[in-house]
Amino acid sequence: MVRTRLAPSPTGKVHIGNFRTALFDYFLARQSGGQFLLRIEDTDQERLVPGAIEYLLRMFKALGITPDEGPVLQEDGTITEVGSCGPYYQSARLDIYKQHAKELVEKGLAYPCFCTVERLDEMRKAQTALKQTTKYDRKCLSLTKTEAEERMMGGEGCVIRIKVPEGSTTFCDAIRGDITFDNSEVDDCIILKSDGFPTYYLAATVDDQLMSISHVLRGEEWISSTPKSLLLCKMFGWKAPIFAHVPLLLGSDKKKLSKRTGDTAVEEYFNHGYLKEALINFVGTLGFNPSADQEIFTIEELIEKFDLSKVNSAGAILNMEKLDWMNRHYLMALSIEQLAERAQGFVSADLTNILVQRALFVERSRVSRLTDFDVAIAPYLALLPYDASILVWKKADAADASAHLQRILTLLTDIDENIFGTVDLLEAAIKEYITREGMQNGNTLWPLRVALSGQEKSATPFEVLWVLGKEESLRRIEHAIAVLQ
RNA sequence: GGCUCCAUCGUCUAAUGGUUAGGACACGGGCUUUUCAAGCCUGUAACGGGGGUUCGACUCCCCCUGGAGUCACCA
Repeated sequence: MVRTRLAPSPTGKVHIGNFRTALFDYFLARQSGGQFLLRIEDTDQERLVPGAIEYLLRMFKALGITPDEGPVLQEDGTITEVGSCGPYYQSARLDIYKQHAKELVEKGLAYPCFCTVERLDEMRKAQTALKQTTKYDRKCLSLTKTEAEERMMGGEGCVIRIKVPEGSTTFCDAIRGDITFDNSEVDDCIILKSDGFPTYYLAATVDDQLMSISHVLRGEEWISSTPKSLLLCKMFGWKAPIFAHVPLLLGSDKKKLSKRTGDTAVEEYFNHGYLKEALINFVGTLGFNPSADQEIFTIEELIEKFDLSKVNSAGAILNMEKLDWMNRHYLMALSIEQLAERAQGFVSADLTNILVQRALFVERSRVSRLTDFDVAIAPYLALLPYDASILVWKKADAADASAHLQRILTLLTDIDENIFGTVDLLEAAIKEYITREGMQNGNTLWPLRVALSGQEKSATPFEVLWVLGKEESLRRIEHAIAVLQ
């Protein structure tokens, strides 16, 4: 049974790399009929950000990725928990961790440490100066049980460290294969802090076991801490989950994506007008490609085709131009109604207005992101001033432009209102007229288009007519004729 | 610096010993066309280097080089 989990710390934004890991978790769980759970790793009291959990849930909801277990955001804004392995907040599981830490101390596999942060700092400085590996020097390991108890009784704060055994630790990464660490490289890391909270190593290992997690997917930056998790599993006598370290998402400087080199939060991508479909397609195929010659995938296809063993092991730089291209693709696939819905929050014009909706629909092939629409549809909402000279087709003159506009004006004035219902009918009617009257496309269509759009570059005149409607179209053509005088 | 991971066009990637090294984004050219997009066709562009193994290496092994990650009472 596949059970995956996303275990973010609620410190604010949802990192794009976290989103990718979550996506892979989700694909893996869905394709096998397993579960994908969300667990909140809020064990660092100093880094907690109020509202971060609600925010995180909102982001995943916006992406359409819903966990099967864990905190759920209700319609009324409250957060409830679903699933039988709860609580899904680590801060609510403190007793569990303490109990486990105690178990290891009793077994002699972990020990209390009374060293101050100052001493530890100095120790590390000294080690660094001597070019040694920085790791705890085991000063407190020599404390007897009674000594330790006395100091604790005396109110001295202490942490619990694991006693890393001799030997080496090997695990088979589902993406990278066997990885071995010599235990001498592994630090006697802290598993329980002096404030009674566990560190990541203990909390995650215990929870993954208690929540029956089968696959642990996480970023590559966790590889070097994996021996700690493995050692802990061994100490508890547990079978370790399958680990898979997904490649890092890199900035343009080829370093771990940071705010300096690119947008790191999913929210930023939404704010920049990317559609969730594009985001899922783009991020979901970063480091993983199910097909040699296909780029566009629905989430269903990705779920079906996802294969952990085919995930790349090298980091990936975000190709933003490709994201734009994908976004354009998904924008083009939207119906006029869907487009109006998606444009909410990005366009200041009234989205219930048919003119606005049609303008969005027509302009969607000329924009990359939802944020581009405001500017793109402006010429439809109000005709901007333009120079009369641009109304003239390159092979003609002002008198010619004026004459052609006059004839089209006549045609459109008499034309049935219904023709304005579709672009195709408008095009057919006008082209038929041009042919019938022995006119030229360029001499007619160029001035018409400019008259309607007020621009040298724009959609076809038929599309603009469709957007503007008969009345406004006639008004703009009349205005153009006046301007040409 | 120690440890670990990684290495195909500028970027994302396909290839799992035998291909003219394929696709996509971007870029160039062309077609279409009333303009701009879109669309269609097309071009430039890659196996980091050196050793092996093999009849044969992008594919397997080793070394080098280069890049990255990590070395907290953060995750």
